[in-house]
Amino acid sequence: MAFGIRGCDQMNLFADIRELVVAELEALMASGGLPSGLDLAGVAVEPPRDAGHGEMATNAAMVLAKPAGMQPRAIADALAARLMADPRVAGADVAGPGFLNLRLQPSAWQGLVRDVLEQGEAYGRSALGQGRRVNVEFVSANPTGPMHVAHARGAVVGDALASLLDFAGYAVTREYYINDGGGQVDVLARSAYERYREANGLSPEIAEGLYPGDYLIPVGEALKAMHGDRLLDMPESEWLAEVRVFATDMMMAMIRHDLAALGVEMDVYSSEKALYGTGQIEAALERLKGLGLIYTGVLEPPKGKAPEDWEAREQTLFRSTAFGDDQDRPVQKSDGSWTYFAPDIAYHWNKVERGFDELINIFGADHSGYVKRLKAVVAALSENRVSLDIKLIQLVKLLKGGQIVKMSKRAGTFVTLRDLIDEVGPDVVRFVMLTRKNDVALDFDFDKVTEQSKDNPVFYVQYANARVNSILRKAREAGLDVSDASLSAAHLAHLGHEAEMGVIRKLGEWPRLVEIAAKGHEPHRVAFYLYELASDFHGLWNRGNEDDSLRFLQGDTAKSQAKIALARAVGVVICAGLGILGVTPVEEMR
RNA sequence: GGCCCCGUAGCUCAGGGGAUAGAGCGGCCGCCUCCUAAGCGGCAGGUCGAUGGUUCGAAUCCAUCCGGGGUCACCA
Repeated sequence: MAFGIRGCDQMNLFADIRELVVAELEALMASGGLPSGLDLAGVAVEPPRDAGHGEMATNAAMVLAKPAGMQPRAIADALAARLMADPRVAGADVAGPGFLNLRLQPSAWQGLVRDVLEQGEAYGRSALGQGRRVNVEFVSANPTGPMHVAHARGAVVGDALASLLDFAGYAVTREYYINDGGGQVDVLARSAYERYREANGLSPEIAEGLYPGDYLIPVGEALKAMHGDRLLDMPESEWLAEVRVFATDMMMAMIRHDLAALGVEMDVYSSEKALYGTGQIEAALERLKGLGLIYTGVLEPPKGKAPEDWEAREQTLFRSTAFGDDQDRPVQKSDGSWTYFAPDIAYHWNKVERGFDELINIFGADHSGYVKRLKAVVAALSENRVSLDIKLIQLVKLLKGGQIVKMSKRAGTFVTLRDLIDEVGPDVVRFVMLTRKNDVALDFDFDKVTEQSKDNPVFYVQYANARVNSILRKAREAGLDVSDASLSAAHLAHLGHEAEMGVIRKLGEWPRLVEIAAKGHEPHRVAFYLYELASDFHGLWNRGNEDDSLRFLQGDTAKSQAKIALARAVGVVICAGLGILGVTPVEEMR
């Protein structure tokens, strides 16, 4: 994979060496060593899978062999000779089918440690995004109840993705779309009204279809505090609108509180309801109509098993079949009112109009059927200027005592996000939710994550950071100056053992990892990287048990400072990575 | 039936054109007079669901099929 876009002052050793390789290839083209005009986009400089293959590898010779009409070996040899002239390069060997394996001078790697200390947690930041404006819409849970575990995963993934993109140089907006315009908020209002009756000493009638959860009791009480018994004798038509607003506001306050407990802070809350009556829906549809994508028609009966009460209706439809959808989609119900899709069209038009370059939506997997029509809308309305990526979050299976915890909102037995946070803490919730790709179902085993055992990757990474801090603490007690300024001035040539170099190389991969994860919208890669870095560090730590020269605290001050500099650099990157994931770095674990 | 996701070690999962496919758990064998053993090292364990195709090169891309899950009219 190639990484063409580079920041100007960001430190990224892999990118630097790739630039060197490209420059030398261009020089070869200019001097006739290679045919001119070759496309170098496919040239990559990557960490080899096997450390025995050197420290960096480039596929240049293999990629260019065919277009250049040359043997890979000939290209690799010519390139190797030129690369060796660079002071950073210590070795360049042709291997395998044409890989050019590079070794760098130890000083290049040692310098990387200094860079990490000088840049601190900014190390790994990228200019990849070039300030492009990205809107990440996530959570968007209906304002009808508290957040539960299924929402939590979307919240964590969205928030971490937003942080990741920020780290990679995008201008990010976190946004929540409040579905407060549909029938479900009427149901909420009726449910709250029953709790209001209850608060006034009457027995509530929670009919089938209403929300039975206890969380509405305080809403009923608050309604009583505000209205006394004034609403009791009114017909629904008179109290519904008012109770609806009141209850949705309280639900949103609760959701914001839940999000805050998880460490999620939105920049923008957009309201579905606020789109009605403003002409925005009509304007967006008019624009689509101008593109020939809106028409009046009758849908075919659904394929497969047809619902018994299906009947043909004439509706206003969006021609999503023109974008690969299997059916055109209604924007208006047969009674003329809008479907949920209509305000969503307006909402996405609104996002386009606000000037975002990229849109990302985090949806539950049950919305998979919604993806094509929404992408179609954004493509059409923005004339393909704005991209829309929809990440579907698969289910979270909660396990407790080896049993699956069944959740039913209707039965009121769902596990809330708050329950989860109270039991295991926000850090564990966040990290565990990020240890899986978004499109794979996730088992959240209560027992394992509360055990704080090594089954739990959160503690493994935290422990590495705690060990770093332990070293710093001991060093300070011994009277050493371990400020970053002092450590970055350390004589880093004392670092050189293979176990140490392995850790440094892993640190060198961080900027590259950030860019890969950001490009793919894959925050889970950060979690896995941190685990690997922690693993390398734990390994180095234990080498100190058998080989005194690999301990971080040495009898010699200069040596100690060099070793501590490495440990501190590990801590810096762990903290930066955990920062992206929204997990608190723990300084001490006992 | 259409669409989406998944299928990699006994289990849970990374890797998603590149070299001998990795980790954790579980199993077996080792490592604390010494910076935190919540840790580390080693061994055993694989037709990367199947078959074709593209490619110098496929676990990775394409096609078809087989399993598993999700979803599918005026709900949101």
